[in-house]
Amino acid sequence: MSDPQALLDDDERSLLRRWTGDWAEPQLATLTDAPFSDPAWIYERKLDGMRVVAGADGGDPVLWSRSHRRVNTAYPEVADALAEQAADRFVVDGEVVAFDGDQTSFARLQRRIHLGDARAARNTGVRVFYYVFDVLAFGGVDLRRLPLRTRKRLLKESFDFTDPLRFSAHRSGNGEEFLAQACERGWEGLIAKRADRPYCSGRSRDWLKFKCVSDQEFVIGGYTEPRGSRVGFGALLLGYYEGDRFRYAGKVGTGYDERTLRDLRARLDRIERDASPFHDRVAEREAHWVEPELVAQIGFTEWTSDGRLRHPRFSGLRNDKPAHEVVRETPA
DNA sequence: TTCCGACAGTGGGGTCGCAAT
DNA sequence: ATTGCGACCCCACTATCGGAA
Repeated sequence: MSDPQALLDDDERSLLRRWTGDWAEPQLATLTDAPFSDPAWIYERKLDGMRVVAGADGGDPVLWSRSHRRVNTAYPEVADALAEQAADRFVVDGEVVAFDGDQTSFARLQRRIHLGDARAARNTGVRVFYYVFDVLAFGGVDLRRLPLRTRKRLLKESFDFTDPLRFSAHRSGNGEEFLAQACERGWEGLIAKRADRPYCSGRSRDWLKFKCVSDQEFVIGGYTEPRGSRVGFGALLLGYYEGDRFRYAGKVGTGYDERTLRDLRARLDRIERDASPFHDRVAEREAHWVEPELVAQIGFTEWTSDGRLRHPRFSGLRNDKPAHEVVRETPA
């Protein structure tokens, strides 16, 4: 695609502008818990990696992080693959990911996410891929006003997708069925995008996130003090039983409104005790310990390799389950 | 009027790099 | 050698406010 205009009709051509600048703030998706199916939307895999906008303006490609940091040294093979493309003036948007088996693994990606030395990054043994899902500019032309479906078509036709560069596949319409399959395959979730919309930086409802969430009960074994303007407490320290051992599962510090913070703190004060109830050492400098008897429902995305909850949030207290029956539902 | 997007502020796990212990 | 801290990545959520619907 040396000339994107050749593939467009007159209406689409009228949306083109000249590209200025080298970077664009990425478009973000809004989390929703009500997945739907709609032929006006397309659905793609939500990848658990690092968001990267990559561009070139006749010279070496530059990879930008969301905080507008240049991250070429962390992913030199991605920069190389982009440099080898026929085109040398473009801006694309996508996600850099690493795999653990057939699952994308943020934990593995983290081993090279901050590396400032390209050779060190290559030597980590962590292979990365750049899943490209949008094209914002090509040949000096700003494509952002084109409908998403058209941009996808241009993207697919204008780049050579060989590893580590991959075209992020999408489906039209049946979002609910796709989500069920996604969760079954252990994916993080889906991104739903309105197929007829332009690229628009920042968060909006043109892009939505459907996440495969886990949740289970945990026993509260302590809490931390609030900081700043926070009231009640900072975070709850959570645990579960493994036989007679009360194992530590990490902290949860979000999901409460002010009233819940105050009410819960009052209840915790009544069952405070001196010693930690946890079998594991909890590296918390100023923790308060409580009798492990209150049970909380916690949503989270996954267990980390250290046995902690990732992205935890409090969704309420439960009084229908005895604390001693709370066990880890997903085995380590 | 209600709703939505943007912003600030609080909290999480994990990694790296650096300084203090 | 270990520990603590901040800066980054990934994030969830509450509270507030102003403007759009």
